Amino acid sequence: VTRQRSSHERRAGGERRTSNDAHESRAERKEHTRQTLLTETLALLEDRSLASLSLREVARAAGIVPTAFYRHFDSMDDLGVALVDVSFQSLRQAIRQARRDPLDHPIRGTVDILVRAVRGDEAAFRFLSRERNGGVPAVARAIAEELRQFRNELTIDLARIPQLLTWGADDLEMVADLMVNAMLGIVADLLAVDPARAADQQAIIAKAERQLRVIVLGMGAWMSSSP
Amino acid sequence: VTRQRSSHERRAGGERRTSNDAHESRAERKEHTRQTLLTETLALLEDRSLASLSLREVARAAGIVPTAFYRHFDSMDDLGVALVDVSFQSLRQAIRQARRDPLDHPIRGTVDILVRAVRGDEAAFRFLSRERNGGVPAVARAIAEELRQFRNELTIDLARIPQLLTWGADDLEMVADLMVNAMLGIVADLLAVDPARAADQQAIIAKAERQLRVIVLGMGAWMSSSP
DNA sequence: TGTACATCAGTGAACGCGCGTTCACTGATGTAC
DNA sequence: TGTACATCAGTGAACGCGCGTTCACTGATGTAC
Repeated sequence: VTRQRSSHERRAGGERRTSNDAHESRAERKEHTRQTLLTETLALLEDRSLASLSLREVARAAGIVPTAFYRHFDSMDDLGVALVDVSFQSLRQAIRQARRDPLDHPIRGTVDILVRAVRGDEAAFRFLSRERNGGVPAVARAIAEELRQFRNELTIDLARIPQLLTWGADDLEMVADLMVNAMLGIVADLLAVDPARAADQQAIIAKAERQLRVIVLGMGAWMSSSP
Repeated sequence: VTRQRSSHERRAGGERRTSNDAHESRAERKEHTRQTLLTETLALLEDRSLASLSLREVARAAGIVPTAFYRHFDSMDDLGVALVDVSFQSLRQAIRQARRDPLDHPIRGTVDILVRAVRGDEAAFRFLSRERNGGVPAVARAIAEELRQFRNELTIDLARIPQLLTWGADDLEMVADLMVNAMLGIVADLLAVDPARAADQQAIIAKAERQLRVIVLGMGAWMSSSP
């Protein structure tokens, strides 16, 4: 009988991380496995939906035994909700950054942020747009909540624009909603195109900027057309 | 041993349809079962995704044995694609009707068509918005194709508007795309609200009309701002 | 019109498989003294 | 500092279940003559 490797040697990630195992505390290793679960799940979701992914597949990809999954998440739904938070992080940060020092060219800058965020983590955005109306209610709810917050912040940003100071909250929200829907369409377009085909991506960016411009122009005309 | 019911008596739909069995040809009965499969699948998809639905569940709901499923569809993917066609039918008809005799109030009329279509078959629209970016590639492709066609027709309609005769195809498509994205958002809103709460639905309709109005006003401003 | 044969929608047994979850466990890490 | 005990991330066997698909079949309907 050959000696079995200890649970320590076998744990999540396997060979790659063996070198620095000695420096990690138990809590750090647990967090490490949690991150592996999240990352590997996102990779598996590249072209499939969460509902079609099994707990065993996820555990296998993360290099742990199925039962160890429960040390980190109550269920696949629970993991999905955690994944929503992770997936929104880069976009949230980019937006927070933009709010700190405002953009020189609001439209071009906004589209630029979106494109960078999507290209920076395509798997995350693919996951989000797939699960937004997808079959796992808890996940869809979590995404809806993030989008609601995003729209609210955009509403506040709009409210600060000098020309819009007289607008009611209702109208501001209506326009913010329209802009968010336009951006969701842009994200879907970006994910559908081959990033290597620069011309195609450029066409999407150009369209996105023109669409936002139509909305902004519409806002101007709206003001002069209503009391 | 009790006498087994004949396959005829047992077939899809069961008791409900026994009365007129004698009048149906074999082909009619097959078509009947096919329709039952489509209808029952749509019902099962009310709050789940296609990827999480099993062939056996569908067969059970339609009142046939799993193996008989293959008499009608090659696979669940195949059924999904057929379901896309069925689900778009009512909207396509409403639009064709509107194109025959143009609307008095284009914006209000368009929103009205959308609301009626959605309320007329909520299950179908729920299915479409869930599977649009969902996990079954063949189905997502079929929906994308229908939306592409819808957008193309809208582009043609826009091209016929006197004030837009000088516009390039590119700009027309850009605006059509923006409008379609706005409408997709409206559909999602309609599906999320309780239809019994008339005030909530009315708020969505009002928002939808204002959003389309912003776009139309933006188009006007766009014309006067570019050569 | 009757008869013999072909068609084919639906049946039901059987298969091997991956699933989620339970359970008692191991052994390295962490802590109290 | 050493020792005894507690903690707990990960293990692996086992379970019952529903799955997609195969296969040979049945018997009513349809067709050729």
